[in-house]
Amino acid sequence: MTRHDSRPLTLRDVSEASGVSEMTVSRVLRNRGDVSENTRKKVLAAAKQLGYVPNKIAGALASQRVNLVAVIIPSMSNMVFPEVMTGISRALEGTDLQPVVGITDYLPEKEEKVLYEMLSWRPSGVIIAGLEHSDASRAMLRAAGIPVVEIMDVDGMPIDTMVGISHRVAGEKMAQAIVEAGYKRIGFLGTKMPLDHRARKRFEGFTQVMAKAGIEMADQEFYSGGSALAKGRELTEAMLNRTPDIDFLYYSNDMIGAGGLLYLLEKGVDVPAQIGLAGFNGVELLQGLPRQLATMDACRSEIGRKAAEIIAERTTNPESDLPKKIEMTPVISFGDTLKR
Amino acid sequence: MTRHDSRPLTLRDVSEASGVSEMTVSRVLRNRGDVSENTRKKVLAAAKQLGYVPNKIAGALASQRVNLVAVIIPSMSNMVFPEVMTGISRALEGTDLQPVVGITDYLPEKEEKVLYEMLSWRPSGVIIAGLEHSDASRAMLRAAGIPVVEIMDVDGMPIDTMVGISHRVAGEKMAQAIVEAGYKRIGFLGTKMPLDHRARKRFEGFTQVMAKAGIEMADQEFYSGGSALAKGRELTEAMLNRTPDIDFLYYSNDMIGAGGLLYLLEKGVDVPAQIGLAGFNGVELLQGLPRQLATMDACRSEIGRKAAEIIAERTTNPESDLPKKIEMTPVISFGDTLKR
DNA sequence: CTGAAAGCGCTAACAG
DNA sequence: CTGTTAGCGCTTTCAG
Repeated sequence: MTRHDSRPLTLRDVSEASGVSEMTVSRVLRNRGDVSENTRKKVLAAAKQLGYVPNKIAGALASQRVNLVAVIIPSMSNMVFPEVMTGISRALEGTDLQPVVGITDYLPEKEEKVLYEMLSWRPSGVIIAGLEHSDASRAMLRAAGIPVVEIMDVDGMPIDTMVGISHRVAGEKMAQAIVEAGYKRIGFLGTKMPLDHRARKRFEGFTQVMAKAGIEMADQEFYSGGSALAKGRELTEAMLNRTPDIDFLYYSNDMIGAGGLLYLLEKGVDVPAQIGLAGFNGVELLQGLPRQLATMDACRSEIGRKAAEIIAERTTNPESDLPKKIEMTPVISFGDTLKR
Repeated sequence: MTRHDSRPLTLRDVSEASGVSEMTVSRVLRNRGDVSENTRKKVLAAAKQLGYVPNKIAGALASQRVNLVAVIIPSMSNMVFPEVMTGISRALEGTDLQPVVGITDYLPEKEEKVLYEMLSWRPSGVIIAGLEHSDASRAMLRAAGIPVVEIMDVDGMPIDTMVGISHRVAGEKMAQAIVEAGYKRIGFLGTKMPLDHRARKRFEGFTQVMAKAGIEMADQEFYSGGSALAKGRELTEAMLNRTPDIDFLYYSNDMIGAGGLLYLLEKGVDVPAQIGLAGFNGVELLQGLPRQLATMDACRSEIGRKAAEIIAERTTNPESDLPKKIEMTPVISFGDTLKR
């Protein structure tokens, strides 16, 4: 017997079909409380037979519990955030929490909008990229009364908890390695992104160490949009034409670094003797390149995992007092493009 | 005056703070119905002052309307689905609908689970990759009583509507071009993915045309996991060692194709005279390569856009009768790796 | 233009 | 182990 109206099924339908009270049906479907094996089977059979899918909207309203974790990140198109997501998903797999993603495109206003939208679903927690947010966003986050983990960056004050690396230190370390390798004429290539605070912090740490070593940036070049690999080529070519005595190129991400590397190899430049190169992120893609680009791992999946674990712990055990700051340590991999 | 309990704010709080009935507050916050400019201002001020964020759970339950579109895709880590997502987001921007993503990892059981999970939130529509689903999944989709758009593939029967390209035809077209270019000893390299039906359909179309031309596949090689670019190198090397007289390599995706291309160029192979190459997808990344890989655009963002438009149209106008099948036509770009 | 009453479909909290 | 009774916070509907 099939239903002929298309009204979605409710618990009541299952209750009637199985001859068991709504309450007990609910218990069976959620594996809560003791139910006799007999009625359990009856209910499950009826539910399956009808094709019943519970209504979480109603359940969430009644129980005041929503097993969703809002994850708010700037972008999905570079390699970095997908990997963070992987870490989050994996960490949440054992729990009954589910990640829901919102994208901000590095725009504070959009972040605010997305945040508002997500918070209106009353999630169990928020994982959000970065430490820089509009006042309104901070207020919402604080008022939400749920665990908030800010990720990727630890150079600043968290609203609640932060998990990440110090991009300032990352920039410093790379600068250190480059100085020690003896490079002198250094060019910087990166995205034209006033709102990418982490790239900015790396750049600041980098130039500061350089300055201490008495080295001033020889040249810089910025881009926006387009295929990063192609842009890497273009930027590199442009810079070498303008400043031919460059002996090191520091890229703000691995993708443009890879483009630069391919370009230089084609030109027959001796890497790293004539020109050294380094990127940032440690993306998997690099492994297919003819030469390994020097880079620095940003601990992406590690950060995702840890952030999710914190939300999970706080959700099950709100009293547990966890550290407000968890800092990972990025490590340089020298590859074949940075002398040691 | 600040509240000292951390109970989330409700409409009632705004109502009391503004001295306006809950109902009217609700009207103001949703821009529904006529409200005098005066009370509107009072309400808005109170809401903002308190930092009220509406509870969509309650709203959705009361109105029986959820402005969410479930998007179910196999993966986010290759370049293809992020671009579909971009198309969807853009198309939904004008509407009040919001995409929510679920990932299946190409696993039918996981697809079933994710689908169940999403449907329990009673979304306004579903966009799901592929035409192959478990019986249970099909049943759920049919029973949901909401618009369902299956995307990426049109070789099969849709549950409701399908938007995509024919992967069979895509394989055929590429085979045609390769045959016409005069290549004879052809190798296939792809993912070891019995569950990637679209790759399988391309392969079938490809071999069929080859067979008609009296050409049998000279060799094949499959991989799984790892960096696709690196895998492309390895597979290519392995195949050339085993079958040195190969004169064309057909890759099931651009990423491994790019790896193969880089490998061959390093080896000094004359591409495309000595060995021709082709991939599939038309990913942006290719533009940064030293040579343009022949490929075929899969119309990814176009498909996402169209699918979202259909959901939007059906949501606002349930009566509108739209075609059940929308087929896009993929076009070969010959690049520099396929003779013409 | 504004308000009061009655649920939406489920679950918490009690009773048995 | 099972059922009953009240809501969860909003919106629909119907009166003013």
